[in-house]
Amino acid sequence: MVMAMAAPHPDPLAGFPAGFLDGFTFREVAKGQLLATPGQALNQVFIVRSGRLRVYLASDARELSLAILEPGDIFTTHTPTFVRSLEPASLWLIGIREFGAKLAGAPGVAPLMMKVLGRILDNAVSLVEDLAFRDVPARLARFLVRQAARRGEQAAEGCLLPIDLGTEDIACLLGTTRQSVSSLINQWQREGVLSRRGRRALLIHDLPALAARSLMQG
Amino acid sequence: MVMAMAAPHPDPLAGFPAGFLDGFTFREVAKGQLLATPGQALNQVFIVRSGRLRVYLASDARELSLAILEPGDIFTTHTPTFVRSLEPASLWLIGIREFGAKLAGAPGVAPLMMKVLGRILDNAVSLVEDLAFRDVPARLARFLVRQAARRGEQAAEGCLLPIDLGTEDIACLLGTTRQSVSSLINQWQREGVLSRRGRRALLIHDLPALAARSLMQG
DNA sequence: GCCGGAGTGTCGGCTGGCCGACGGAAGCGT
DNA sequence: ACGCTTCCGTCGGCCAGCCGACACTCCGGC
Repeated sequence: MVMAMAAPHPDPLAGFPAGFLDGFTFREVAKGQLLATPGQALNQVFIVRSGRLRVYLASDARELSLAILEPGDIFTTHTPTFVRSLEPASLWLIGIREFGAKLAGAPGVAPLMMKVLGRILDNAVSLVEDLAFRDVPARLARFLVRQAARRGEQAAEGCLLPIDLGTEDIACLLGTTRQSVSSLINQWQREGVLSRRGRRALLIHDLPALAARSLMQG
Repeated sequence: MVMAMAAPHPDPLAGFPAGFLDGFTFREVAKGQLLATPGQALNQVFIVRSGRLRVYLASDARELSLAILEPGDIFTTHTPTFVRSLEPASLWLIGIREFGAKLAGAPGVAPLMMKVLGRILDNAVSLVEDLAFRDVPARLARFLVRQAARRGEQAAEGCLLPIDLGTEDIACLLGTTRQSVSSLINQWQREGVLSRRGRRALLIHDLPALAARSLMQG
């Protein structure tokens, strides 16, 4: 679900006309820095140059990630969400008003914007669907299946799949808890569906089984 | 949440330059007609001229309304949602590709698009927030408070608020069940927070109490 | 008036999954 | 090597809220 956010191109600026960034201000941020909060007055649009940013909601007790922005992604501070850097990052900023003007001046960018916003919207809708219709096992299974489709490498015994997030972070993406994720992974491990490969990777043996699980009660 | 979707302008076409609709095809639909389903090949953008359309997700067992489109709203069939007319309606259609071209040709519309998409996104985010962070009483309370702000009439003993939806429909908007909504309303009635006024209206006596309830565990 | 259907109120049982707690394992600085 | 911190696995208790069931009320048709 959320991973669909990743920029499809290795070059973050593919699609932008030359000189489009004139007038943007460049900014570098350290790891873990808060870039936007709900209800802030400042309305800006930004384009990610490097690093990953987490877009999330928070209540007193819990947090829920909506998306992870990667290089090339466009977003705005004018949303009721928090945005925080997961790692050192750099980005281009501009006022939302000026951005509108630039957009008018560079017609080719408008469809690109629509694509990006559409993708983010799809993402949010997908999250709603998950939260409303699917139980935790189905959500986790779907997450793994999508990860496998995006980042998995076909290996001899199955699909090798790097996981660069901790248990807690995954739980946060899926709107559940660390404990639930942990026990599910280990249950599936016992059932032979998958197994760990070191600290930061999984080996999926039975992708179809996962896919089936992800479709249940959906 | 969902009600924030209503078009702000009485004139559905405010903001569109003259002649922008050239190239759109006009279409009228009867009540209850299905306009879009998930996964359909046809990618179109449409602008609502008259009538209300419901945007919703569905699983085998349940449905969940995402938004209600009103005249002036723009949407696309290229989403994993169903779109169905609540009443006789009319709209302008165009292929998504051609829409992109028109957008490039009419620079003033791009910011408008961004606004509309942004509003829909806010809406979806708001729903996610509800589902993830708030319990059913808080969701219902928030719904009533927002309804009161939008449609309520100040009366002697409180705020008189027409409800043109059945219990089932409200449950559907909030992602819960008929029974839960029913018992909550009656509990609050016993507590003197509100009371029924005929079949299709509520009289809110203690709006602040509801507002407080809507903020709990949020 | 009588009947049937749709919408509503209420109850009890059942369960997914959150929460707190705690022990073990892996990384990391010194 | 050593502690220290952070992350991971597991268990049991607990509760919100879904589900099925059923009675009641309202309303329109005939």
